[in-house]
Amino acid sequence: MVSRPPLLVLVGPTGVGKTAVAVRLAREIAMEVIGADSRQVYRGMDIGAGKPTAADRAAVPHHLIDVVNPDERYHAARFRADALAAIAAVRGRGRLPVVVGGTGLYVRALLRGLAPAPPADPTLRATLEGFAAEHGAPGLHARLAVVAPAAARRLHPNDRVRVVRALEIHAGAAGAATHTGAGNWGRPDGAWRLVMVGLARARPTLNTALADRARTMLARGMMDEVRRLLEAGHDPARPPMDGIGYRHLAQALRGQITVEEALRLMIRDTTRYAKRQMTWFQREPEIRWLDVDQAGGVEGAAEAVREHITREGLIE
RNA sequence: GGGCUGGUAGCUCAGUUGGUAGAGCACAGGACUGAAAAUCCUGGUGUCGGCGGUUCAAUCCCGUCCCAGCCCA
Repeated sequence: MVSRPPLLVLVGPTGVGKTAVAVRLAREIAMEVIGADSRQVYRGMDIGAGKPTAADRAAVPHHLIDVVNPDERYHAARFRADALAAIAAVRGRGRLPVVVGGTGLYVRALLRGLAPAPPADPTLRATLEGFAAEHGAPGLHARLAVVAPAAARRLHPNDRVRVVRALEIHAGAAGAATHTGAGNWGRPDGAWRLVMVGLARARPTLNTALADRARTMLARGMMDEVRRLLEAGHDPARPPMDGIGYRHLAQALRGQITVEEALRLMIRDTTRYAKRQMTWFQREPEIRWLDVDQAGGVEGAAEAVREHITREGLIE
């Protein structure tokens, strides 16, 4: 019997040093990185999305970064398909595939799979959003309760995004009958020898670092990046321009708030986001957690990861 | 020095005919299946400026002191 292929997954909150640890790790072992980041897939969103630098990407090949233009839609199902293909390609080159990212949904979709379901229908979504705007989100939820009571019970009436999606699934022809929906994640895919490592830092330490990082992004020209994206016609109210920092700086460019205020909100929302990421990863039982500072910074953390995956038999 | 106004949650403030208090923001926790850096849920964290008095009971009424702002000297 052929042994299952190895897969390392490196997760953690934004700004914790995932890329730095991966790049350091790549000095020791033959590997390639598959990004699991819902914003780094967009071209032209470099500084604010915290993409790996040109030097990082020269040091170790990165996949699933810069794969679509900002006016295209990217989503979890597409990520899963792209990531599976990338992982297979890396294996084909005899290297260790290392998934590195902070988007919990994408990582889970890759490892546990997604229920079959119809794709997004922009026209239907617009119609449903219009209904919600007129009758309120609970009004839309009432419609869902009629056609899909189980889904309605699971979703809060105010959760507009998920209620719209549930109605969209129901409207899809065959998908509705078989869709098992949220809260029904399967076991992690047994096709790999999987090792998951979570990088973390103490909350106050991480928050300080995130504030510094936001200031650095501004100093490195993030404002120009946002201006370019707006001039290219990208809607600041829609993904991916609704991301942290991008939406705030877009408001500043329109004169609605000062740059100082935009920075304050950017830092506030980044730290909130980091907390949501931790909430997500905390309930992945396979993750072995590693405190970057206790491990001795990037070098120490990379060494700890290397020792761990050696013990687990991912590498010799 | 005198007068007026204010002092209640981390911030801005509301409130109680006297029965130890509540909004927004901030903050904390959680959920999450083709939007996920999105979207949503839950939680009030307090010497009601200090000290005395009246009262069964004071954040509220009285006295006094402290602090801040404005006005008059």
